This record gives sequence, C-alpha cells and structure tokens, in this order.
Amino acid sequence: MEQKVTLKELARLLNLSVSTVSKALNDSSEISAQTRSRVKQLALLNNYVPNGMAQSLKNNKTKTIGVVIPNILPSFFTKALHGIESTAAKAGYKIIICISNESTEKEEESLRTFLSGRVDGIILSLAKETQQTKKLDHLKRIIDYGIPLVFFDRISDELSCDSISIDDKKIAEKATDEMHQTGCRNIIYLSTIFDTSVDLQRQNGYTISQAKRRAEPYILHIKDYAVFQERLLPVISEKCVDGILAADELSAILTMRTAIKNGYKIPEDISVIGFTNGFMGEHFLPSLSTVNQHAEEQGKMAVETLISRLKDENTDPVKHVLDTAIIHRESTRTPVSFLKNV
Amino acid sequence: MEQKVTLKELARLLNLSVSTVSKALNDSSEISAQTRSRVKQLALLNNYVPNGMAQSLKNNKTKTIGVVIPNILPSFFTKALHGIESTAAKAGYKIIICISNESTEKEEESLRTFLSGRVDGIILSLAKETQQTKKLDHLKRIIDYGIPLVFFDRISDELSCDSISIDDKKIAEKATDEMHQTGCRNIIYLSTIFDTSVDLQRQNGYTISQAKRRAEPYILHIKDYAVFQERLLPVISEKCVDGILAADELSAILTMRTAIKNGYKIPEDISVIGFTNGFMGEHFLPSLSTVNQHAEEQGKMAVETLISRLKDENTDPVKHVLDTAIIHRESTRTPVSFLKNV
DNA sequence: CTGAAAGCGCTTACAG
DNA sequence: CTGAAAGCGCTTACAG
Repeated sequence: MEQKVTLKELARLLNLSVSTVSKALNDSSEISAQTRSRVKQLALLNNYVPNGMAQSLKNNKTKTIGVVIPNILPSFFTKALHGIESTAAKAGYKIIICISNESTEKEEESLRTFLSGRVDGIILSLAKETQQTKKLDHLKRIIDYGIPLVFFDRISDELSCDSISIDDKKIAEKATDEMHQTGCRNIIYLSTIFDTSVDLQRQNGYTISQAKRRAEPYILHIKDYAVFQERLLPVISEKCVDGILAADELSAILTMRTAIKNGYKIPEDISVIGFTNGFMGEHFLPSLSTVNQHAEEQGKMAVETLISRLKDENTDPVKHVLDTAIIHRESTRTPVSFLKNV
Repeated sequence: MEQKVTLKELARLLNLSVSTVSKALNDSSEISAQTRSRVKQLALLNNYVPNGMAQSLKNNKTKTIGVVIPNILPSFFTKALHGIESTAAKAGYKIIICISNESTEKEEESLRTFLSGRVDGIILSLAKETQQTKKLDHLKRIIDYGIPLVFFDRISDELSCDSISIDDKKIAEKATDEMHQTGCRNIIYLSTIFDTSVDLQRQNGYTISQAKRRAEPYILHIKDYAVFQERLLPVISEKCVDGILAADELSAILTMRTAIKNGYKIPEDISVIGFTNGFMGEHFLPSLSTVNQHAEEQGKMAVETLISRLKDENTDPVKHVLDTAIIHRESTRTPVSFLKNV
C-alpha cells in the first residue's frame, strides 16, 4: 500500500516550498514554466491527488451537489437522477444523494447533513408529507443559511427559490380534452400521490377540462397499491368509465392490468393516459400513452440552474416551467381511428 | 442570511477556549457536566453545525461511501442503489454516486475523484467494457491506495476484495432445468449484457443444463435493443424455440412483446424466464417469471461488508454468494399444469 | 520567480 | 477541569 503523497512530500522531494508546488500545480503564472513542468512531472509520477477535503475547507467550495428525492424507485425519479448525475459530472460536480422516503423527518435529516458545508448547493423534490403538511421550516433554514436550493417537479411556491417543473395543469387539461375528442364520455382522474403539488395541478387541469363540457369531475384517490383493483373496479362499472387519466406511471399500468384482466379492451372500451414516460409504460402491451414529464430534462435543468445560481447569487429566483406534450401510443384511440369507428 | 457559526465564535460567546468547546460538544469526560450543558445549549441556540470538511480533514474519515454503478436505469441497479442508500443512511453514511455508463474511462474518472480523500470506501459494480477488456489498473490503484473496495453483482475474481453476488450459474442451470421439466424442448439463452461476469455465469449454467440432456446450447447475443425483434424472431421460428432464458429484465419483456405481437402464446408456446425482479416484469401481462437477483439485499450487504471492512482492515476478503430462487409467475408453465396438458 | 506565514474549522495530545 | 499549541493538507496575500 502506497503512502498517500501530499504537497509537503512533493515539496521535500523537489527541494521547493509547499507554496511553490501548490502554485505550480495550479498553473500559476507566478511560477517559471520550467519549475511548473518539473513539479507536474513528479506529481504525475507519484500519483499525486490533491486532498479534496483540504481544498474544500480552504476554498469554501466542495464541487458537490446535494440531491434529495422522495423515492428512487419510480421511473420519474430514476430518470431525473440520471439527468442530474450526467449533467453534474460533465460540469465537474459530484452528487451526494439522500432519499427522503416521502417523510418530512428524513428530509430534514438529509438537509441537516448538508448544512455542514458538505455541498455547494442542493437540488430537491419535496416529500409527499412535506407537501401535505406544508411544514417548510427545514427548507427555510437552508435558505437562511444561504445555501442555494433548486426545486424540481414537486416544488413549493411559498419559498423564494429557483425551480423546475412542467405545466401539469395545462397538460392534464389537454389530455382530458383529447380523451373526450376521441369519444370518451366518462373520464375519471386517478391518483396515488394526492396532495403533492403536481397532483393538485393535474387534478385542476382535469377538472377544468371537465367543466368545459359540464361533465362532473370524478377524482379517485387510492392510497395503497395493494387495494388497487378492488378500489378501481367498482368505479369503472358503476360510472361506466371509458377514460382514465392516471397521475403516475404505476397507476396507469395497474389500471390497464385491472381493466384487461376483467375483460375490458384498451383503448376500445377504456382509454388510459399516464404521467411519466417510463420503460414500464413504453413496453407494456398495449403501450401506454403518456405525458412526457421530461424527467431527464428536469434533472439537467436543475443542475444548470443551480450552477448559474452558484455563480450569481443576487438575481431573482427563476421558475422554469417546461412545456410538455402527450406521447401517443396504444392505450388511447387516435382521433382518426375514432372517426372511422363512428 | 445568518452567518455560519463556528467553534471559534461559540468559544468567544462563552468565554471559553475552542478546545473546551470542542470537547464539550463531543461529550468528553474531561469537561465538567455544567460546562458541557452550557456549551450545548448555546450551540443549539445558534444552530451550530460542525463543518464536515474540517472534521474529515482532521479525523481522516468522511463518513461517506463512494458508489459506482454502470447504469442507473435498469431496475436492478435502481433497486441496488435503494438498498445501498437506506443501509448507509441508517449507519450514518452519506453516499456519493457516479455512473460509469458502462465505460471504463468514466469508471476510471469516478475512481480518480474518490482518490482525493472524499470517501472512506467504495462500492462498485463493474462496467461492461471493463469486464470485456479486463483492464483493471484503475481498480488496482484504489486497492494500492488502501481504500476499501467492495464489488457487487458484476464482480472480479482477479482482485482481492470483498464482493457480493448471487450464484448466477446455479440458478441459470435450475431455470433451464425447470423449463425443460415443464415441457420445453428448444430452450435458448438470450443476452444483451454479454461478456459481463454475470452473463458468463448464467450462460454457463444454461449450457450445463442443456448438456445434461445432450441438447445443443443456443446463445443469442443482441447488442442493440433497436434490432431486438428482427434478431429474435427468425431464431424463434427456425429453431422452434419454446423456452427462453433472458439475462436481463428488459430482454425478457421485449421477448414477450415480440412473441405475443407475432402470434405466439406465453407460456403455452414459449416459456420465458428473466433475471432481476423488477416492476416491469412484475406488472407485465403476462407477469414475468424471474430469478430473484436480490438487488436491494446485495446493496445492503455491500454496505454492511464495507463498514465492517472499515473497522477491520486486515482480515481476508469475504466473497458473499447469495442463494437465490425463481419467482414463478405467468410467463412459465407450472409443472402441474404441464402434466395436465400431457 | 520563490518562500514564509497565516488561516480554513476542526481535534487531540500535552501542560497546568 | 480548562486552555495553548500543533497539525490535518491545502491556498493565497505578502515579502523578498
């Protein structure tokens, strides 16, 4: 096992001072070209790697971003994390990741460790519990401390921070409109992530669309995937449901499973549109028509926004709202095919 | 924006020395109970959080684990990461994650940043390219530097490190045996992750099973999902394939899609067994019978193994091989139903 | 062009 | 029981 080589050791070997070695490695113009290359050569030879902790302590920056997400398993967050990681890596930032598990307490805990100067800034998507209870003190503390914070997807408008999100309301309205245009007359909204900011927006858009046709909105909240089928099935038959807007990918998939297993045809009997463009929906049979939630793009923009914030602290918060679209696949009828059927 | 309070500041406010304050906060028995509580109270009042960089520099430990995975999107790695994060969090460790994107170069780069004393130890699953080319210098360097390294899933036997994996060979053999027992006579092995350690083992187990019945093994390697169907379909019809062991979840799903879309019935015409117990396989119609790859468990054990290694450097490397099982769902016939059909 | 000194925020032997 | 001093590995104003 090699002994880890430090500046001091390098200086000793070169008969130079630590300061000179440091400057040489950092390509300071103060140092002669000859010395610079001599130093660098020896550093290379000895596999010198500067100690990041010491650098961070001195420079007061860590080149590290803290990321807090509610859950890593849903493909939206997996993909967002992917976008975050690759964008951060390209810009020379490492990421520390914490999963809040939808709990405010764990979210607080994660943020507490970020208070210790371990990260330059934070990217966060709020836990369900935090959005339900609106307890935001731990987030305010971060802001008070002056650590830049960027929200994505599940954002808060009460805090003055940068944020990235999609226009959930508008796209939910559009999705509902479209289902109606292809013949659906009893469209319901189904959600397992109720009381999150995104859920509220989507519900809103759905309700607006229904109101345009004086159709009664019907919101189905299912708390636990374990009772999915027994909650959904009676609603389908009692309400003669022929269109379902599902607020998350797994709900959409389980909706299709439930429907198909019980003799309904998709999209002929029931149209389904989901949120999040994940692999599950993409490869299911029938493949899922879905709102493109721009997971990777949101992650990417969150990093970019954070990095510009790191450079320029004093501009106003930027609230990015991404435009989005529906990806049409097999779980919805096309306007054309619907017209042919009429 | 509050000014960040340091030990020095606390000491000034309390009229004590920095050393005393530090010891008091660390509950040193050297300090009187009274002083201790006085210090702690003020620290709490001022939201004092010790600077982690300074502590790390001094203590030479970071309470951070570096994680390198080839790709975050396949559910095996998502789940493994989930296991890693939750286990690490419970033990008070943060995790820095790097994605190698299956490339040796990015793997090297990630490890380089870990050389800078940012992490206490590393958990890694090898990139496909690294396993193909067997370039292991960057990993040897980590070991030489004395940074504890734990492999999981895609491991290397050439390096003397702790590792966690499942017995891929044994379970692949069993899966093939089972398909044969339920009537499959032309079983092929299909992989998109060829030349990884896990692929080789699985291939091995499959070949052994085939050899027991003097059946010719047939290995289908598909490099690109884009040509999946056009590569698979001719093989199915020419070889009269009635059983497919697919080395990864997505391949298994695409196999089922391809088969069903072309008029084959699953499992009546073709049985399919996949690897990785992911959501996609669980919820597909028909649901996928699959080897339980123990993703979360592997992640958990990797962390536990690393943490014990951190405590005790000098014991021999431990190679954990987890026992595993097949989760029987709808994509395979049961032995019973097969017997009834005869 | 090079180096001595101070300091980032901590911890910990050592002295009193 | 408390504090002064050294030091973790760097960087950077300042002096020469």
